Amino acid sequence: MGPMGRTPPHPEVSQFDLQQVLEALVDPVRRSIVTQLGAADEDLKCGAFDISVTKSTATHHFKVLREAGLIRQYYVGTSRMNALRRAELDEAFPGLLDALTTRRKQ
Amino acid sequence: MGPMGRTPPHPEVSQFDLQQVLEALVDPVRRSIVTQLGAADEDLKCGAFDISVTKSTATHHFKVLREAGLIRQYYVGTSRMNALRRAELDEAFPGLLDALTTRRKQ
DNA sequence: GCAGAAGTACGATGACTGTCAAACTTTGAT
DNA sequence: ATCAAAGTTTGACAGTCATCGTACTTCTGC
Repeated sequence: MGPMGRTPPHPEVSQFDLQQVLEALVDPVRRSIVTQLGAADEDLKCGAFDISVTKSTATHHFKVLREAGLIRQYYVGTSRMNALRRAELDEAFPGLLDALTTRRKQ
Repeated sequence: MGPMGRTPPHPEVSQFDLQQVLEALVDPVRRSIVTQLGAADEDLKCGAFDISVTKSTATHHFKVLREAGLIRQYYVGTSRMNALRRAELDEAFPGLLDALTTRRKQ
């Protein structure tokens, strides 16, 4: 169990910060990640997302999402799995996730 | 009726863009403006807001908010009044404004 | 062991943007 | 007419950040 096996740090719900969450979600790539994760209804590995950036950039985006509390990350083999922290987000910011990931007309 | 009397351009609801709205609301000063406007329950002139930036910076923020469709601006004398476009925002992005302006625990 | 797969870490870079000061414009009051 | 009040406009500047390439690490399978 090397350093890569260690679970990266995740904030608790009580530490969620609206400013940080908004800064995470204002980026189109990151919002797309969250949307895809919400639609999938299952955990996804980093490589499973349809995003148009290089791997190193993707790593950066996942880190921002994790540190804001939007996703939970854990390893399975060489793959890093991503889980949407939906319940905790709804607790901290009721309605926010729905408002941002709901597909609306047009 | 000089050029200052002309109403500045406002987007229609059908033109509202989530990306633009989020970019407007991610700034703490602008989000504070929207929050204050929502709490006031009446239109406010630019100078009536409690913000810690110079007038020229404030002008910039109000412009960003107006172009995103968050506020409607009109002149009364030398004062520029600001109205929150709450109903139209709720129509375009249901729940978003509430999620961002509701005071939550902590 | 070795090669490949899956990410991560580390600069470097370019674009964007929030901020201000200074000069200007319009309006209302004296 | 003049003056002050309220914003606007126009650069300039500094800090932030999304992006990439390259090198590196960890794990799995052969």
